[in-house]
Amino acid sequence: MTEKKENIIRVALDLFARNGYVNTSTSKIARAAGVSEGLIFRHFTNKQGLLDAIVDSGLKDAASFISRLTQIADAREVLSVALELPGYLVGEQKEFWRLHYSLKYQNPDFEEKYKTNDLFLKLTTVIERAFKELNYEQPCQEAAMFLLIIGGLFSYLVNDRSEEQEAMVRFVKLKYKL
Amino acid sequence: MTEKKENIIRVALDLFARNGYVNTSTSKIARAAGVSEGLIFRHFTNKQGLLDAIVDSGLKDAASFISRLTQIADAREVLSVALELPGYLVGEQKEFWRLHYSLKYQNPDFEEKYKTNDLFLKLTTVIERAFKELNYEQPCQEAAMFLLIIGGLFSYLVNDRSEEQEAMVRFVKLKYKL
DNA sequence: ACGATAAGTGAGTGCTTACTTACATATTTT
DNA sequence: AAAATATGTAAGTAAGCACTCACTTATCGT
Repeated sequence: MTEKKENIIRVALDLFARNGYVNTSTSKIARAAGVSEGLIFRHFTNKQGLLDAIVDSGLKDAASFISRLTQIADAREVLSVALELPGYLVGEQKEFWRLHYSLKYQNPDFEEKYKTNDLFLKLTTVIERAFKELNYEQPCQEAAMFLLIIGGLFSYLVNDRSEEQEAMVRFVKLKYKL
Repeated sequence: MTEKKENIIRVALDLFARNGYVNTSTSKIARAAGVSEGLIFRHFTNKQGLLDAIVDSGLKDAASFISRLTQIADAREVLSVALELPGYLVGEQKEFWRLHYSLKYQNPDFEEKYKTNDLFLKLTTVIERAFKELNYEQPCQEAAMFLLIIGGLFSYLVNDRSEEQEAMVRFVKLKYKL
């Protein structure tokens, strides 16, 4: 990967996340990245191709974190680490997760296209298993609620409310005795 | 309000919600509404003015529901009705709430512009008061978590997962003994 | 050293965009 | 009934859009 190609990806992610995919023209990206507009199309075929490259790489990180989750034996530890998921992922690539939300509500078939549901399903399974192991009465519903909270932590972080996120993580750990 | 003006608003909300604000051109709106493109600008000055008209009217409904919440005396009843908020609002105007999310993550200063935070703050206050009245140990944190769940209910509904929303409402009412 | 391929440029291309303008027709006011 | 105002249209306009093309320069395997 050449320096200019990396530049394009970095700048495009930044602009897409800040102003939205549709609002960001290829000419703006080229100008901000210090390259000719044609180079974007040489490397990524079209604007959608550039987006795909960005999204695919961002989702890889999330997938690897979730994979690590499945290897944890202790149920309480699973839940505890799952709570850290938003802080970890958004901390590493905040722009990407902001972009993720903006795409989700802009493109009707975003989820199918990038198969984010597969990821989410894997996370669901591992959390349900943990609640079953801890002998909760309605483990699946408990898991769904826990996932709702994790989703909320994501939205805290994406909207620059990290103190609230930290406080919530502490509170939830207390509540679930993690 | 003339019939054609109402048509424009209805069609624009639908297209904005489905395809996003930026992706929806004034010419598409005019065609779908069966009016000349110029009429949009006669009535709403510019495209942003049309969006403002739509958002302002949608937020009014939310505001009036939240106002009703503040007049409920019983704390458990407050929480119970608050849980119905997403179902009620999204049921009445699903397109609007989908649009709301798409704008939130597309426009950096969406919240300031439409003052949605005022609404959210009012809801926060009334829920905190309820948890205080019920003598929870950390009423503010409890309220924040409760609001996180309500936010999750919104996203269930906006993404066509109403069975999960209903199940979650039942589960949460049980958990909080409402 | 050379031929091939990859990286990079800049000036186009046709099309769509938000918006304007000049004009016509209802509706309301006086 | 006349004047004023609100509602509506069709045909523009300039600017911006994603993308192409002809071309140059750098990199690299043989």
